[in-house]
Amino acid sequence: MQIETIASSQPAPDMADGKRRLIDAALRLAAQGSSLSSLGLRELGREAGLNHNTFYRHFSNTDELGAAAVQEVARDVMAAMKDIRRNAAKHADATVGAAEYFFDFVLQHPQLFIVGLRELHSAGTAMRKTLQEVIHAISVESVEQIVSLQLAPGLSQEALLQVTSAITHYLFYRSLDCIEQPQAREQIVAETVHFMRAQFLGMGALQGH
Amino acid sequence: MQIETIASSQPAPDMADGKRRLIDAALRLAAQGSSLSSLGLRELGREAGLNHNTFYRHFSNTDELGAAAVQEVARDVMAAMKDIRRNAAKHADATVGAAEYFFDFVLQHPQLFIVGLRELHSAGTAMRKTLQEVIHAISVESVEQIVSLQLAPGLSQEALLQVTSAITHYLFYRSLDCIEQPQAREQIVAETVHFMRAQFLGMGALQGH
DNA sequence: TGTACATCAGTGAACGCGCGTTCACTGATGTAC
DNA sequence: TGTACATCAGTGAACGCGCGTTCACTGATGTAC
Repeated sequence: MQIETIASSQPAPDMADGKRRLIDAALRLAAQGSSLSSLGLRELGREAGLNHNTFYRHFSNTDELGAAAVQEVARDVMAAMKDIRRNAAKHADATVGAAEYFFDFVLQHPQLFIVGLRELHSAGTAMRKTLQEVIHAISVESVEQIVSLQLAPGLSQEALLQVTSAITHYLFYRSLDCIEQPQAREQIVAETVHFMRAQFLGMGALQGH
Repeated sequence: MQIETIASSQPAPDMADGKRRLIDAALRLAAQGSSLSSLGLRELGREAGLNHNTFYRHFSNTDELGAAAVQEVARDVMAAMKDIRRNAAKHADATVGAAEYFFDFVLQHPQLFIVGLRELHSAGTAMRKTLQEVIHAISVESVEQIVSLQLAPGLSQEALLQVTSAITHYLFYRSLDCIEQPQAREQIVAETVHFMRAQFLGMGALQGH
């Protein structure tokens, strides 16, 4: 199934060990319970296996750690989508390839999506803004690839951006379904492919008039 | 613009005053900051203008209050969607009508969507389950209406349910955009109408083969 | 090569504060007879 | 109609605990000369 290995989350090694462990702890705690913005500093220290004051060596408050954690989610997801697009393009049907590789990655890195989706839908936060920019960037890069490979010759770039935005959002919210019911993966992939095709066909038909 | 007034959130009056005020306080606090699951009981008492112990007269813990608050969101949104569908059907173009009435309601009751969307995307919580059921129920009711009014004669009920599910999700996530940038309302309505038409046309084309 | 000093991640004790929870109380409303 | 009692929402004091934050300390690594 997998043509090439997909982005592993190996972060820059130029980061202090304690900082790494605190960010990992934040993602773990946020994935299994409360939101990034309500993490406690002693709770983080415990989860990271560090004295609670080590926190202050790397961050001045929990919001700062939350921002760092979201940045990491953003970076990892962007990198993964790049790989997914590259692999999907080699597939006989790019829509099927994209769906398959995407949900593979989701099941390998559920934390990113559990945390990312909640923060993406937390109105009025800096984290939401960061993740909205991620979705926009992914949509734009998708348009660029579709244009350069001439996969949808009938559509303008504006129409394509609406299509890829809708698809990117669809992929992301379906990621939670896939994580919560991995046995429904095939069904979800099929519906996703259906959705993508309907979007391309429907936009083509609309633009035809 | 508005044909009939849309569901106001007048809850059952058979509820103790303090309970009402606590639920309202919970929705207000959740809308302007942290999630329903991380509300403090003294914070709630303060916001509701009550002694902090009054809380225990109505709930045994904050999770119970959170559940009650989400139930109210669910009830209000379901009722509103019913009105929106009814009004949209009278409109010359039902897709335009649905989009217009929907975003009208969103801007009148932003709290419901700010709270609802965050909880809908909090993986693994009872609140998410409740709100997923709401979205499913809305999608099913939409299919029933479309079938009874014969608005999409070319589509099977299965295909229609995929279309209405995708549209319902689309409406909900766009609601946050509309709340955060009300000046972009027209643009959002236009894109939403575009999305809905593309879905119907695209699914029709897919089913044609 | 060796010595002295600076930097920095991590530690542990101590603080004051707000939290959830308990308890005994009040005052209003409803009900029995 | 009046009296006695039960129910229930709301109050205020008190508790012990975990929290965020501060401070002084340790030990390792890097750098100057």
